[in-house]
Amino acid sequence: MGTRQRLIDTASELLADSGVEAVTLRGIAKAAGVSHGAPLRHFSGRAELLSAVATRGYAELLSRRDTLPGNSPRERLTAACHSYLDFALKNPAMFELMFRRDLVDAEDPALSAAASAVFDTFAVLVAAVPTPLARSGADLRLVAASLWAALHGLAQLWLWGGLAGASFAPSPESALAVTLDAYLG
Amino acid sequence: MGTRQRLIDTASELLADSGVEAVTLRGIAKAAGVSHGAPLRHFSGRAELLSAVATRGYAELLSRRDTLPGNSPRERLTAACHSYLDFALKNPAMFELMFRRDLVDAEDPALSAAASAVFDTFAVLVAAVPTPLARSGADLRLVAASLWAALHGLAQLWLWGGLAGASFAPSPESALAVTLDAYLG
DNA sequence: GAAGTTTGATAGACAGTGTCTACAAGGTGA
DNA sequence: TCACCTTGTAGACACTGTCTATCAAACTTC
Repeated sequence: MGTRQRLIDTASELLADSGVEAVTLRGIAKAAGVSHGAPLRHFSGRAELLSAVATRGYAELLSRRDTLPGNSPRERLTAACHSYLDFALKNPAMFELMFRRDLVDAEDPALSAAASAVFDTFAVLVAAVPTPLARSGADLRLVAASLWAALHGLAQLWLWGGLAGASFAPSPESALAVTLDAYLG
Repeated sequence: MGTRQRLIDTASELLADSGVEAVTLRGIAKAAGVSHGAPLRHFSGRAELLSAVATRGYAELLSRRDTLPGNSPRERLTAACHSYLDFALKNPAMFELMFRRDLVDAEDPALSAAASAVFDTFAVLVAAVPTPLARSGADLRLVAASLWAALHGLAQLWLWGGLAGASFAPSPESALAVTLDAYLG
């Protein structure tokens, strides 16, 4: 196996095991068994390596769309929403990395393509469902963006952890149910 | 003016002017005209200083709630949502800092109190509006959390910048309009 | 007023970070 | 054989946050 690929693999494991803070260029190199300068032979810098890792995250998110349960478009959309939230909660470090502009090179073609693909397939899913919003004539892409943002905010806010007050600690799924109620009627 | 306060002020300016990356302990000290070790006499570490800065952000967000235009509860709620989005888009660095667990001490009492206050007043605003969700018997705090998450995701996704595809670059306000439509009917 | 103590600020050090450069080893093709 | 390119190494540099020793000023207490 090539060193480049091993670096991406090692970084992914390090990310999942020890969080975003642990994904340091030197740490990855040591874990992969190479010198601290070796990664720069394969990547222009840290951002490029982490972009490759984040691209994997988007790819996995996308692959989940292929095995969505449910018969109706509406069921498939709700399944996709649950899948998104589930991914974020189970891979918090990867999810954080995917949306950290400072760690990742937003101009990276593979990365932005993977991110766009995630949004596009989500938009297709939304367009297939006759929501009240769609019936009232709203732009379907805008509805998709709005719903995705709602979903994304749910994941982000729950990972953030600040919502849990003393007498109010709802499950993310219950909040998602409310969100889906709002959009799907 | 005390050094402690000047450090917070300087950090706030540095944050607004040069972004989250520039808010380094040594940079703040230099900008404030003190030695690089001086901040540690007033804060236990970087996280504590940045927590004080972030607390200001929540305080400002809260103060905007006092001057909301609109007569009906519904108008006040939509104004609050626009205000939240507007704050995030105009103070991107502060907004980012406020939700970066790695830069801020989540256990800081003043910080968590300020954050809770923002959510609580938002929940009060939501509770005063007879949304379709409320009429269907959903938990009002849950509705507030869901709507806040939608709002938050909108801000985050727009600051992230990845939404703007080639043929699809909507304004955040248009997406907010769709979101409010979904929740308020 | 004098002595002791606390507070505020300073400079130096240390480990850790990303990145740059010089250098060495190994393969490839002329 | 010889030049060239790729891959990897080791060292350096400027940063970062944090720790420690030092020092001066202010405050407290007798």
